[in-house]
Amino acid sequence: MGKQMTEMLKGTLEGVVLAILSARPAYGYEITAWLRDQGFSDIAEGTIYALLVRVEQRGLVDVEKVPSEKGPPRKVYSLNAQGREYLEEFWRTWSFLAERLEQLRKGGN
Amino acid sequence: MGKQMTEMLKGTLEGVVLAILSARPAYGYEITAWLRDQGFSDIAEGTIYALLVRVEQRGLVDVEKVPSEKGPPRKVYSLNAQGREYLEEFWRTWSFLAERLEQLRKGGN
DNA sequence: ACTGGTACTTAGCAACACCGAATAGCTAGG
DNA sequence: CCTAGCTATTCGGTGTTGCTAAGTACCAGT
Repeated sequence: MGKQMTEMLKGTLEGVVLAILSARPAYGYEITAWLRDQGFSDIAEGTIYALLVRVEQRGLVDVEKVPSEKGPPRKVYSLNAQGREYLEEFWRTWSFLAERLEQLRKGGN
Repeated sequence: MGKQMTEMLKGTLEGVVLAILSARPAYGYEITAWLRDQGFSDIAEGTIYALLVRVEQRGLVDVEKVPSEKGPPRKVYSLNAQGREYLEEFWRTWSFLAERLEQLRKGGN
Protein backbone atom coordinates (compact mmCIF):
# COMPACT_ATOMS: atom_id res chain seq x y z
CA MET A 1 0.00 0.00 0.00
CA GLY A 2 2.55 2.56 0.96
CA LYS A 3 4.84 4.06 3.49
CA GLN A 4 2.10 4.91 5.95
CA MET A 5 1.13 1.26 6.18
CA THR A 6 4.74 0.22 6.63
CA GLU A 7 5.17 2.53 9.56
CA MET A 8 1.80 1.71 11.06
CA LEU A 9 2.59 -1.99 10.99
CA LYS A 10 5.45 -1.44 13.38
CA GLY A 11 4.22 -2.76 16.65
CA THR A 12 0.91 -4.02 15.32
CA LEU A 13 2.16 -6.69 12.95
CA GLU A 14 3.56 -8.57 15.91
CA GLY A 15 0.14 -8.54 17.54
CA VAL A 16 -1.48 -9.64 14.32
CA VAL A 17 0.79 -12.65 14.03
CA LEU A 18 0.35 -13.60 17.67
CA ALA A 19 -3.41 -13.31 17.25
CA ILE A 20 -3.26 -15.68 14.29
CA LEU A 21 -1.22 -18.11 16.35
CA SER A 22 -3.70 -17.88 19.19
CA ALA A 23 -6.30 -19.41 16.90
CA ARG A 24 -4.12 -22.22 15.62
CA PRO A 25 -0.47 -23.17 15.18
CA ALA A 26 1.02 -22.04 11.89
CA TYR A 27 4.31 -21.63 10.03
CA GLY A 28 5.87 -18.63 8.37
CA TYR A 29 5.04 -19.26 4.77
CA GLU A 30 1.45 -20.01 5.66
CA ILE A 31 1.07 -16.85 7.71
CA THR A 32 2.54 -14.70 4.96
CA ALA A 33 0.18 -16.20 2.40
CA TRP A 34 -2.80 -15.69 4.68
CA LEU A 35 -1.89 -12.06 5.31
CA ARG A 36 -1.60 -11.40 1.59
CA ASP A 37 -5.04 -12.94 1.22
CA GLN A 38 -6.39 -10.57 3.82
CA GLY A 39 -5.21 -7.59 1.84
CA PHE A 40 -1.81 -6.99 3.40
CA SER A 41 -0.55 -7.19 -0.13
CA ASP A 42 2.86 -5.74 0.47
CA ILE A 43 4.11 -7.50 3.53
CA ALA A 44 7.58 -8.69 2.70
CA GLU A 45 8.41 -12.36 2.85
CA GLY A 46 11.34 -11.89 5.17
CA THR A 47 9.49 -9.67 7.61
CA ILE A 48 7.32 -12.46 9.01
CA TYR A 49 10.26 -14.79 9.46
CA ALA A 50 12.24 -12.19 11.32
CA LEU A 51 9.25 -11.46 13.52
CA LEU A 52 8.78 -15.14 14.31
CA VAL A 53 12.41 -15.49 15.33
CA ARG A 54 11.97 -12.51 17.62
CA VAL A 55 8.89 -13.78 19.41
CA GLU A 56 10.51 -17.17 19.75
CA GLN A 57 13.57 -15.68 21.41
CA ARG A 58 11.29 -13.86 23.81
CA GLY A 59 9.65 -17.12 24.73
CA LEU A 60 6.17 -16.20 23.54
CA VAL A 61 5.82 -19.18 21.21
CA ASP A 62 6.82 -22.82 21.03
CA VAL A 63 8.32 -24.26 17.87
CA GLU A 64 8.13 -27.68 16.28
CA LYS A 65 9.84 -28.77 13.10
CA VAL A 66 7.45 -30.64 10.85
CA PRO A 67 8.42 -32.25 7.54
CA SER A 68 6.59 -30.96 4.50
CA GLU A 69 5.54 -32.95 1.46
CA LYS A 70 6.31 -30.09 -0.83
CA GLY A 71 9.57 -28.65 0.33
CA PRO A 72 11.93 -28.14 3.22
CA PRO A 73 10.66 -28.76 6.75
CA ARG A 74 8.26 -26.25 8.26
CA LYS A 75 8.77 -24.50 11.54
CA VAL A 76 5.35 -24.62 13.13
CA TYR A 77 4.81 -22.02 15.84
CA SER A 78 2.20 -22.13 18.59
CA LEU A 79 1.36 -19.56 21.22
CA ASN A 80 2.26 -20.56 24.76
CA ALA A 81 1.04 -19.26 28.11
CA GLN A 82 3.45 -16.35 28.18
CA GLY A 83 2.49 -15.48 24.64
CA ARG A 84 -1.17 -15.40 25.57
CA GLU A 85 -0.44 -12.99 28.37
CA TYR A 86 1.55 -10.82 26.03
CA LEU A 87 -1.25 -10.91 23.48
CA GLU A 88 -3.76 -9.73 26.06
CA GLU A 89 -1.48 -6.85 26.90
CA PHE A 90 -1.27 -6.10 23.21
CA TRP A 91 -5.05 -5.90 22.95
CA ARG A 92 -5.22 -3.54 25.90
CA THR A 93 -2.64 -1.27 24.29
CA TRP A 94 -4.42 -1.47 20.98
CA SER A 95 -7.78 -0.67 22.54
CA PHE A 96 -6.40 2.39 24.22
CA LEU A 97 -4.89 3.68 21.01
CA ALA A 98 -7.91 2.82 18.88
CA GLU A 99 -10.25 4.65 21.24
CA ARG A 100 -8.18 7.85 21.16
CA LEU A 101 -7.94 7.69 17.40
CA GLU A 102 -11.66 7.19 16.89
CA GLN A 103 -12.30 10.12 19.18
CA LEU A 104 -9.89 12.23 17.22
CA ARG A 105 -11.44 11.24 13.93
CA LYS A 106 -14.88 12.30 15.09
CA GLY A 107 -13.97 15.42 16.98
CA GLY A 108 -11.20 16.75 14.90
CA ASN A 109 -12.92 17.50 11.66
CA MET B 1 2.84 2.47 29.31
CA GLY B 2 5.49 0.29 27.83
CA LYS B 3 7.36 -0.98 24.89
CA GLN B 4 4.28 -2.15 23.03
CA MET B 5 2.89 1.35 23.06
CA THR B 6 6.18 2.81 21.90
CA GLU B 7 6.24 0.54 18.88
CA MET B 8 2.58 0.98 18.14
CA LEU B 9 2.96 4.74 18.13
CA LYS B 10 5.35 4.48 15.23
CA GLY B 11 3.29 5.54 12.29
CA THR B 12 0.21 6.49 14.28
CA LEU B 13 1.62 9.32 16.35
CA GLU B 14 2.16 11.32 13.22
CA GLY B 15 -1.50 10.88 12.29
CA VAL B 16 -2.55 11.83 15.79
CA VAL B 17 -0.64 15.08 15.66
CA LEU B 18 -1.90 15.94 12.19
CA ALA B 19 -5.44 15.21 13.34
CA ILE B 20 -4.97 17.62 16.23
CA LEU B 21 -3.69 20.25 13.84
CA SER B 22 -6.64 19.69 11.55
CA ALA B 23 -8.90 20.93 14.32
CA ARG B 24 -6.85 24.00 15.17
CA PRO B 25 -3.33 25.35 14.90
CA ALA B 26 -1.11 24.47 17.81
CA TYR B 27 2.49 24.47 18.98
CA GLY B 28 4.69 21.70 20.27
CA TYR B 29 4.54 22.27 23.97
CA GLU B 30 0.79 22.57 23.83
CA ILE B 31 0.40 19.35 21.86
CA THR B 32 2.64 17.44 24.23
CA ALA B 33 0.68 18.67 27.23
CA TRP B 34 -2.62 17.80 25.58
CA LEU B 35 -1.43 14.29 24.74
CA ARG B 36 -0.33 13.71 28.31
CA ASP B 37 -3.76 14.82 29.39
CA GLN B 38 -5.34 12.29 27.09
CA GLY B 39 -3.45 9.48 28.75
CA PHE B 40 -0.37 9.29 26.55
CA SER B 41 1.51 9.65 29.76
CA ASP B 42 4.89 8.66 28.49
CA ILE B 43 5.28 10.50 25.25
CA ALA B 44 8.68 12.10 25.37
CA GLU B 45 9.06 15.84 25.09
CA GLY B 46 11.47 15.69 22.22
CA THR B 47 9.43 13.24 20.21
CA ILE B 48 6.74 15.72 19.29
CA TYR B 49 9.22 18.39 18.30
CA ALA B 50 11.10 16.00 16.05
CA LEU B 51 7.84 14.90 14.49
CA LEU B 52 6.80 18.48 13.83
CA VAL B 53 10.09 19.23 12.14
CA ARG B 54 9.56 16.20 9.93
CA VAL B 55 6.07 17.07 8.81
CA GLU B 56 7.19 20.62 8.20
CA GLN B 57 10.00 19.46 5.94
CA ARG B 58 7.51 17.36 4.03
CA GLY B 59 5.37 20.40 3.48
CA LEU B 60 2.32 19.10 5.34
CA VAL B 61 2.10 22.06 7.71
CA ASP B 62 2.66 25.79 7.73
CA VAL B 63 4.58 27.44 10.54
CA GLU B 64 4.32 30.80 12.17
CA LYS B 65 6.49 32.12 14.97
CA VAL B 66 4.39 33.74 17.67
CA PRO B 67 5.86 35.52 20.71
CA SER B 68 4.85 34.08 24.06
CA GLU B 69 4.27 35.98 27.28
CA LYS B 70 5.77 33.21 29.31
CA GLY B 71 8.87 32.11 27.50
CA PRO B 72 10.61 31.80 24.17
CA PRO B 73 8.57 32.28 21.00
CA ARG B 74 6.18 29.53 19.99
CA LYS B 75 6.23 27.80 16.66
CA VAL B 76 2.57 27.51 15.79
CA TYR B 77 1.82 24.84 13.20
CA SER B 78 -1.28 24.60 11.02
CA LEU B 79 -2.31 21.91 8.57
CA ASN B 80 -2.22 22.97 4.94
CA ALA B 81 -3.94 21.50 1.89
CA GLN B 82 -1.27 18.89 1.32
CA GLY B 83 -1.40 17.98 4.96
CA ARG B 84 -5.14 17.44 4.77
CA GLU B 85 -4.72 15.10 1.85
CA TYR B 86 -2.06 13.21 3.72
CA LEU B 87 -4.30 13.00 6.77
CA GLU B 88 -7.12 11.53 4.75
CA GLU B 89 -4.77 8.92 3.41
CA PHE B 90 -3.74 8.24 6.98
CA TRP B 91 -7.34 7.62 7.99
CA ARG B 92 -7.84 5.23 5.13
CA THR B 93 -4.75 3.26 6.14
CA TRP B 94 -5.85 3.31 9.75
CA SER B 95 -9.35 2.09 8.90
CA PHE B 96 -8.00 -0.82 6.93
CA LEU B 97 -5.74 -1.87 9.76
CA ALA B 98 -8.34 -1.35 12.46
CA GLU B 99 -10.89 -3.47 10.61
CA ARG B 100 -8.50 -6.38 10.22
CA LEU B 101 -7.53 -6.17 13.85
CA GLU B 102 -11.09 -6.10 15.12
CA GLN B 103 -11.87 -9.11 12.99
CA LEU B 104 -8.87 -10.91 14.39
CA ARG B 105 -9.83 -10.06 17.93
CA LYS B 106 -13.28 -11.53 17.48
CA GLY B 107 -12.44 -14.56 15.38
CA GLY B 108 -9.16 -15.52 16.85
CA ASN B 109 -10.10 -16.65 20.30
C1' DA C 1 20.66 35.75 42.03
C1' DC C 2 18.01 31.65 41.92
C1' DT C 3 14.30 28.66 41.14
C1' DG C 4 10.67 26.95 38.30
C1' DG C 5 7.68 26.92 34.45
C1' DT C 6 7.53 27.67 29.44
C1' DA C 7 9.32 26.39 24.81
C1' DC C 8 12.38 24.45 21.55
C1' DT C 9 16.78 21.87 19.79
C1' DT C 10 20.10 18.27 19.21
C1' DA C 11 22.95 13.92 19.17
C1' DG C 12 23.01 9.18 19.81
C1' DC C 13 20.37 4.81 20.50
C1' DA C 14 17.14 0.70 19.84
C1' DA C 15 13.38 -1.55 17.50
C1' DC C 16 10.99 -2.63 13.53
C1' DA C 17 9.63 -3.41 8.60
C1' DC C 18 11.67 -3.53 3.98
C1' DC C 19 14.77 -5.08 0.26
C1' DG C 20 17.54 -8.31 -2.11
C1' DA C 21 19.91 -12.30 -2.31
C1' DA C 22 20.96 -16.85 -0.92
C1' DT C 23 19.95 -21.60 0.61
C1' DA C 24 17.35 -25.90 0.39
C1' DG C 25 13.84 -29.51 -0.68
C1' DC C 26 10.55 -31.33 -3.75
C1' DT C 27 7.88 -32.17 -8.29
C1' DA C 28 6.89 -31.99 -13.14
C1' DG C 29 8.20 -31.05 -18.13
C1' DG C 30 11.42 -31.18 -21.84
C1' DC D 1 18.97 -35.77 -16.43
C1' DC D 2 18.25 -31.26 -15.38
C1' DT D 3 15.96 -27.22 -15.46
C1' DA D 4 12.07 -24.50 -13.98
C1' DG D 5 9.00 -23.44 -10.48
C1' DC D 6 6.79 -23.78 -6.14
C1' DT D 7 7.55 -24.41 -1.21
C1' DA D 8 10.04 -22.73 2.95
C1' DT D 9 13.47 -20.39 5.58
C1' DT D 10 17.67 -17.40 6.51
C1' DC D 11 20.69 -13.35 6.41
C1' DG D 12 22.92 -8.67 5.83
C1' DG D 13 22.16 -4.02 5.13
C1' DT D 14 18.91 0.19 4.99
C1' DG D 15 15.53 3.87 6.41
C1' DT D 16 12.10 5.51 9.53
C1' DT D 17 10.57 6.19 13.96
C1' DG D 18 10.17 7.13 19.00
C1' DC D 19 13.09 7.43 23.24
C1' DT D 20 16.82 9.23 26.21
C1' DA D 21 19.31 12.86 27.93
C1' DA D 22 21.24 16.94 27.75
C1' DG D 23 21.35 21.66 26.46
C1' DT D 24 19.61 26.47 25.15
C1' DA D 25 16.62 30.29 25.99
C1' DC D 26 13.08 33.39 27.90
C1' DC D 27 10.41 35.10 31.65
C1' DA D 28 8.17 35.71 36.53
C1' DG D 29 8.30 35.48 41.42
C1' DT D 30 10.91 35.04 45.67
